[in-house]
Amino acid sequence: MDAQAFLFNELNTHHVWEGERVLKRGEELKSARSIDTRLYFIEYGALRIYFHDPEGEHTMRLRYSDNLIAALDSFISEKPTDLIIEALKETKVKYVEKKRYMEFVNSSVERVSAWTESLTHLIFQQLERERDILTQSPVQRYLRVLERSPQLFQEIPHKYIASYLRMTPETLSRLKKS
Amino acid sequence: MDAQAFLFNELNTHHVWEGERVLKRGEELKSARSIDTRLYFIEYGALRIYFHDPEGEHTMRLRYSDNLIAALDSFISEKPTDLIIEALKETKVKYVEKKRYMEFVNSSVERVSAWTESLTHLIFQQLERERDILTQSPVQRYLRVLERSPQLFQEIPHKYIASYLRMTPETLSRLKKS
DNA sequence: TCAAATCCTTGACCTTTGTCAAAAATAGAA
DNA sequence: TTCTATTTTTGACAAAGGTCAAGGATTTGA
Repeated sequence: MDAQAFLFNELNTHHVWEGERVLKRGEELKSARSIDTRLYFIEYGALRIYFHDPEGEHTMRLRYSDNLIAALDSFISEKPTDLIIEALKETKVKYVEKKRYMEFVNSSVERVSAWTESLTHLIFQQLERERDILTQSPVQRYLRVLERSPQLFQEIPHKYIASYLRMTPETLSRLKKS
Repeated sequence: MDAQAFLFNELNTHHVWEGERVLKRGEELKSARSIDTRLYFIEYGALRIYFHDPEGEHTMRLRYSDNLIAALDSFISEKPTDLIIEALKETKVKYVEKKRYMEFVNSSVERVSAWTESLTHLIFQQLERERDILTQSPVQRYLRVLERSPQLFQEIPHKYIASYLRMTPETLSRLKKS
């Protein structure tokens, strides 16, 4: 069992979750300029994290059932940030506040080291993500993510995947043909 | 004093560093397909971390004097990776192996929590980096990094900065005029 | 189940950025 | 300092991907 599974298991067996919420398609779990220091678990549905800039929208994360998600920048800094978390279909999450979560983690050395390992794993994933978007040709970006996360293409409307891959939906559509 | 400064201070006062090395311009500190689990401190000079793919080279990090650097993916996984660390001018580093470093960190609760905080900070920086390269127009990518790290443009040849900003040196040169 | 909304695809066109080549400027080494 | 290698700039051109618009397909929710 890896560190993340261990922590998740602990969160459940010790009833650490503080509440839950059901969102309709298009509803925002976190809006721009808000603080959100919750850690979420997606029971069903799908979410994306994105931000707006002068050029348009940029999708940073796409997550579906049985995964953890957080507005990481706000979770870390505990300040308002412009990331938006939006439901892409009807979605149910349960959540725990950072404060409670950290107290829970710090109450045992096994949990502390599992948390450290999770952070390390997250950094590793971020490096993969950096490579994904550094890759210059749209085809290669598409193929990298298709290989690593084929299920994504089952779960998420492709226009969001296109944004995640920094290309237009038209370009993605043309790639899929070939 | 922040977590990173605290750890750095501890590393020095407790003489944790295991060795040092001077590299000539163009020399590789880490080559492709090698393992490197060292943590480096740059005493003087400048380094870049990059990788090669079918499309060419992609620069992931640029670092100069008084900063820490590591081949993060190899440091974390302890496996061979294709990241290359190369000196951009004569550079002196001192280093400590992960094993010794982790023993050192784990020998005090203050250090463990400083290390956790450093990892968190690193994730935060990675999110900034993700936004830097998601930004679609070359001008905006240039301006974001120029504002956040103006010193970079003093320290590092611009062709590497161009690669870091995922554009050609020609494009960067044209941006600087306007 | 059906209507409406959303999403995906396709084509024509245009803009932006990359490529290549050469000259100018700068930095490095002897 | 001077010579050489490297980097930066500039221009002409090519090509990749974006934009816009419309039609078809799929999904959603009443």
